[in-house]
Amino acid sequence: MNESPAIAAVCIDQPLPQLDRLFDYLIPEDMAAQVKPGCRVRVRFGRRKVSGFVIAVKPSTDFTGKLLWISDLVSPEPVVTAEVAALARAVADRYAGTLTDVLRLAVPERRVRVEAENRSEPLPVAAPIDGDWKRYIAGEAFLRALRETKSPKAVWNALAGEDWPARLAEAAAATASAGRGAVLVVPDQADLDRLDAALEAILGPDRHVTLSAQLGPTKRYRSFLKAARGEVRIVAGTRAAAFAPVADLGLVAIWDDGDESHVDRHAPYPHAREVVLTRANLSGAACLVGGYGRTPQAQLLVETEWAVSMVASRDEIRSATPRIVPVGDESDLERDPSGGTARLPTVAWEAARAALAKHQPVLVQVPRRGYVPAVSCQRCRTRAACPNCSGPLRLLGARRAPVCGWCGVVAEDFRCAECGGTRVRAIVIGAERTAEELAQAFPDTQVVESTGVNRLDAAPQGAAVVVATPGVEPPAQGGYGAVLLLDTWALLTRAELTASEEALRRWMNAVALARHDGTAVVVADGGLAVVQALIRWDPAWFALQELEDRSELGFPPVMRFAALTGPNGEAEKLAADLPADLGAEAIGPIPVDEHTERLLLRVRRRDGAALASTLAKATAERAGSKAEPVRIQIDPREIA
DNA sequence: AGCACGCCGACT
DNA sequence: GTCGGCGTGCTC
Repeated sequence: MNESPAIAAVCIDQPLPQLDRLFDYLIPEDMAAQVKPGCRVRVRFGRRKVSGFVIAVKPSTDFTGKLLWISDLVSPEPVVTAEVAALARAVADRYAGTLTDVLRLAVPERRVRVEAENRSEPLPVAAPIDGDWKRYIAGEAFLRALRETKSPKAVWNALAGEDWPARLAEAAAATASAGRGAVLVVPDQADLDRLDAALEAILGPDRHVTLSAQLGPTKRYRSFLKAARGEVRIVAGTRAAAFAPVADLGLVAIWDDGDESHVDRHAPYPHAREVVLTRANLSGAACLVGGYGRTPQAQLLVETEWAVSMVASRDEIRSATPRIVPVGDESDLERDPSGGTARLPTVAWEAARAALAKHQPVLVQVPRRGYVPAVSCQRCRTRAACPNCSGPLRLLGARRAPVCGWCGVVAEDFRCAECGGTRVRAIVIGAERTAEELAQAFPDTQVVESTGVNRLDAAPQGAAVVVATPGVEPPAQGGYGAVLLLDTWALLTRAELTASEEALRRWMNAVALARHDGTAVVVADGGLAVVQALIRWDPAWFALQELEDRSELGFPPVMRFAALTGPNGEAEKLAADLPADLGAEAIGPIPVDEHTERLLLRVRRRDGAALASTLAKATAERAGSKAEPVRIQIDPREIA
């Protein structure tokens, strides 16, 4: 009895767009028992041997040529589940990228020894009490739905001071108690550490794993395999964890989807929020998009009734939110070039002093790290440039000569290129100088700094001042007595389309760390909508405004963009070949450098899929005919 | 990407 | 007559 061999459809580990399809191979008799969908194999491809993932096993092929045999079984471990394969394909399509590129993100590097480790049985997870979800309208109903294996979808705005890791852990526990799995995605390792602790506390030991690059390859693969083998049902991690191979998925959640860490840095640059939404759609899982703030993208989910808006009642918001006071920017750097305490308006000063008097820590958010990261000519205010390379000059300490931020040259004898002035004044004050000023203002108080390069995990206990840049504010035990948001103009005047939205997100993330009976002072015009949204703790209102503004202007997420970057003329050539019925509107091109330019394409949202697939096809054809490559980016960060 | 096949100029 | 240019085209 000579049964014909089964056929494996293999995704070849080659990133070329023209090879972005599956290739069929015969499965040798002696591998037949082990070659299963999701496992790694090596196959001959052209002249060379390459590795790949078996995406499907089937009895026959459509291929009319001569099939080759699989060369080797690398590992029988099924690391790409059918669900993840479909997800990766969808994400590749959405972003005009290749399956291989997305699988490289989804599946961590193999560690042979980890595969030999013992397996364990999944431990049961108890259904949680509703926790503090009852503070949100429909919060308890959401958790109940998870316990009943339904698939609710919500855009959740957390109250100030909310223990969001605990809430996410409760949602995961509710899902797992019903026998389904959960995937929780957070922006960075610090958030993941907090979520990890909350999961451990609420679920008990060994019910979950964390997944992030920071674990290192071995631990990462171990976590990944525990999920793939069904030893745990709950995975928490950073952006790549959105692809975690959790079986029988019941919930996908993402925290703080406005954080740009959620965007992968490798082609095709998928956003974890889009991965999570796609996954919920494909697998029928529940979905939770949570944060203190709200992105226009999340608001769109509410507007289209894909998700419900889950917020607390006004009463709950009032009692949870600290007093938030806007105060106009009184600081005048020119009037007081020595700095001193001129930057702290009286209200801010008093709020800080009151908190310290109660032995409560104070958080001061400043937009930039360093001492004085930007200076200008004292006389004519022209931005001070390096005499050597024209880079931006900055100050590294008190009474020290300006230093170039690019080439490091010390400008001992600064001379303004415009007016010949020899003195500089600060344009921006960094965290270091702010800490120095505050140490002078509060001589008996500990002043510490937390910045991207030197991050603090937790605020000191008791009376202390923490000066932090956005995104790295350490939580304080019991909350901060005061939160001061300084130099807000630097956030609000950024050129990006998302400047206001991003400012609100950063402010809310900082103010959320305050005690409910504390005070937050925002040094900004209280008449601005973005400041109003902060004071009222109403990011949904602001997100809706943003969404409407962007709709009028034809910006994302209502319109979908693609950025085409390539050698001069090539992007336009590619765009010219697009079918007219796509209705793609070209914007630009603008020069990137002497040889490169960048063209934006805009289509209606519902034509986004067609645009991506057309671009993918065009890219494949161009690569096939050895044309200069044009980089495609869907929803480029600077636009979206 | 590699590496084939494939049809036109100057060389043993 | 042959060696070799790199222009399309395929890789299960």
